[in-house]
Amino acid sequence: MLDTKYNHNQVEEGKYEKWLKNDYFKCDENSKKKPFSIVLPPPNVTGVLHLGHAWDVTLQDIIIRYKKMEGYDTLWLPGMDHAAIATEAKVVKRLKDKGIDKYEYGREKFLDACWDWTKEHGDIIRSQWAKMGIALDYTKERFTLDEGLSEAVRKVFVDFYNEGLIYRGEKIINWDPVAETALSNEEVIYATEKSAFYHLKYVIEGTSEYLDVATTRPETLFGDTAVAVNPEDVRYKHLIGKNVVLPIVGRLIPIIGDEHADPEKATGIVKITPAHDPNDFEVGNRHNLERIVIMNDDATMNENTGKYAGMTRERCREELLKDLEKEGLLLSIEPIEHEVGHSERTGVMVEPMIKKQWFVKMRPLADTVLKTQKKKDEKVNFVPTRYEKTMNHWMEITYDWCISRQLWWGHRIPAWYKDDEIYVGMEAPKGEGWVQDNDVLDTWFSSALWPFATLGWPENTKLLERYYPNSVLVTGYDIIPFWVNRMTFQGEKLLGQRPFEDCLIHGLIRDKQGRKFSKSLGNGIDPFDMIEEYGADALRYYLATDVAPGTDMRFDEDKIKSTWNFINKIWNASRFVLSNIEDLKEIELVGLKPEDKWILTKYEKTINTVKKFMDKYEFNNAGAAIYDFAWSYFCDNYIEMSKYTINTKATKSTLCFVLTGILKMLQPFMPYVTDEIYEMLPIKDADDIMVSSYPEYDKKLVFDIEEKIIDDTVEFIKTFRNVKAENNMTKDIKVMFDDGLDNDLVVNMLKIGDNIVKKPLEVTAYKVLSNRIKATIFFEKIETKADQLAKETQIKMLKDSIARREKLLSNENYVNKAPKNIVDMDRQKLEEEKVKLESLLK
RNA sequence: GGGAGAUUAGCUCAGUUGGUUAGAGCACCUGCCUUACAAGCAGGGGGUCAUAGGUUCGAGUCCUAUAUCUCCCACCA
Repeated sequence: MLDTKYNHNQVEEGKYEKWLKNDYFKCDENSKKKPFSIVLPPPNVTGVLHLGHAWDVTLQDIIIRYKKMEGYDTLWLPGMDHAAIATEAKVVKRLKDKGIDKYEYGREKFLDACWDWTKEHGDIIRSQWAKMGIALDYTKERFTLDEGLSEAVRKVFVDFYNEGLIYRGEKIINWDPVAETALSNEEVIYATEKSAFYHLKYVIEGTSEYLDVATTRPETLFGDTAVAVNPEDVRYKHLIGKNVVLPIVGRLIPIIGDEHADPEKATGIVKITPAHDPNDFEVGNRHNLERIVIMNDDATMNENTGKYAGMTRERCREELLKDLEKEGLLLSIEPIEHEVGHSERTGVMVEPMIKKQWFVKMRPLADTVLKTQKKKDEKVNFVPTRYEKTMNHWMEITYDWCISRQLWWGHRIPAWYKDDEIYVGMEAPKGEGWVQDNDVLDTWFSSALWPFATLGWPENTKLLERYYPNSVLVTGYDIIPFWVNRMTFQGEKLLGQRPFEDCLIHGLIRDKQGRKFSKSLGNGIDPFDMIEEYGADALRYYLATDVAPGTDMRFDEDKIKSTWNFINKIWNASRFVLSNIEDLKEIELVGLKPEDKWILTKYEKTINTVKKFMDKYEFNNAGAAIYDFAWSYFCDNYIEMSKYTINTKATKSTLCFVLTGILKMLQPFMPYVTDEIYEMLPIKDADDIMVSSYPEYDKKLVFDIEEKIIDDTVEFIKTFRNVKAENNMTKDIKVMFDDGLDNDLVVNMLKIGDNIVKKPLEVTAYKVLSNRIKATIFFEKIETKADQLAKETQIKMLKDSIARREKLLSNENYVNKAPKNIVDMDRQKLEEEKVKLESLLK
């Protein structure tokens, strides 16, 4: 017999091992069933899984389990990401804590340390997946740095290079001076900071006149090789061609005319530092300006800055401003707030620097996506659809992707150099003296290939044939630019098809106050603590149903607690059912009473609703529909009703049938508890619930008339109880059914068997009505003023409502234009209200 | 500067292509240990759907402004 309380620890014990042992998670590429595939967004091996991962995998698991029950051959392919810069930063720190320097340690040993790290964290992550109960096909697990993926990466690099889609060039890139590597734009986080425009005095050569040049970064003036004004700017255009004296340095630099200078902005004069600013770099190209690099890779000032050499950029600014002021070259300081870029990983302010890096030429790739997105049957369908705009916008404004990283952990760039020669190929070139590029590729370069490289691409494998495009990808909106967009253009470029048909986007999890979870705030929640306390089922159901797709979630432990209560409710309802159907040999839905037909009808309709929502990934709505049906209809009403007919085969069958259906609909959300209860059912259609089939709508079990009758009965019961409660009637009431209809169900449910009288009594206080059951409650209590008031309020509301409906129905526009069923409903309601009013006025 | 979103009960959130008197969970009030469940049962109170206009027979839902907040993108002199 089941415990009276749901014990999640006991229920979850050993289940995952059972599912694995039975191979329930494996796909079958030889199956005749229709394929359905998801690739798991590979978590970084950097660390452990957090609530965001828990949410992400729960949604996917629900989809997989649902589709499996719906009869698909499902593949959910797991894997992890080597996370180049993130992991390298962690390993560098770990070594540093042991007093080991990465460069002294050497590339080979450092990579060994990274592999050790990967192994450790990989094991942790796998154990966490197990705790979440997710149906991953481990036989297909991949790693972004494994041999197959590495080969795919090299092939893409080589092919793109040969096609001109990958090139090496000098550009201004975002430089992380702590990690000492280039970053892509996506890896730069902008934050508003208090800063200032420093107005500097650039004296015009041979005169005492000067230009007021505003800058937020005075320390870059060492790299200035021109000052630009707009050629149309009447204030300054006559100065074009003259020189100014670079403050402190004393070097002469030209005043040039360039449209980059915006007369509307600041003073309309811009200092040009081609080696340290992307705009200035372009201006420099147009005017053949010298590029002077003024910083070292760690963002200290270099030998081109004279006495400031060796200072940090911050220190240099301080000292320089002092000196400028001393020499009267600092005109003013104007405080402003502006956006400053920081490295996503190290948090340090990025330094735009000129560097030789590898780039992917984006325009043609992005254009393909934009074109495909216009075709209904070929595009990636975002859920919610608004995220389509996010991708399209990115594709429209995209620019070349800097893919080289000055790191060791990652896919080493397959390019070799000898003197001025470059060789790009799958293998090292033959011959002496070739040196391979030291850098590795951006981690997203490999994860962009995830939907197909994991299936065997570039080989034309059976897996690839069967499971590409993936059916759906599930990820957070914060990853769209990094990953979703890149998978899309790579999939379309390399395989000629979208990587996935649907893309289900979820939001971010925040704390109860709406703040992001962060280490510094100390507001982190470990999902596995929640599992410990409430069970994986409770956590999963909560995460899947709390918010509508695509929106952020505020984490609320009370809601998990409330979900636990729901599971406990299911548990106890099951206890009741199981204890009453032990002798049931087969489900036979014949000889049904109206209440049996009623719950079957509600059940069938629930199946339709739930499936509709499941198919649209609206798990919040699907969950609510099951919850409402299970708790309100099944537990609160039907189980209570069933107690009076529990000995009939019809009721036993109905209880078993409907409970089984509830469990099945809940299985994707809460696989553990549903598995446990399903095991105990006397009649089953499969070995385990996760391999059973999903409930299907059966029109033969929909009984419209009985549904209406019992709906009315339930309403009557509710009204009766209400009147009874409001009037503090606990006993000594007399009840008479006007038309003499002694309804067993009503009598039983209300426990009024001893209170029924056959003939009218003298004092009539309230009349409770429903469409089919008419009854009068008689009781001794004298009507109070409050009662009278309540009655008057009710009469007034009825009168108002009747007036409103009569007006509506006399409006020809309404009657003609509104749908017929709406109008009919109003007519019907009107009649009912009139009857009700009449009885109250008696 | 460009773009996207949000604003509904004390709190966290639902609300399908416009259509009964706008819903749920938690919290709150009242009464119940009724043999599945007191982590429960029965009943109840609580919202001029951010504001102002507009379209419509009918607007939480569509349109236009305004306010507040959030996020993303952007070369932020």
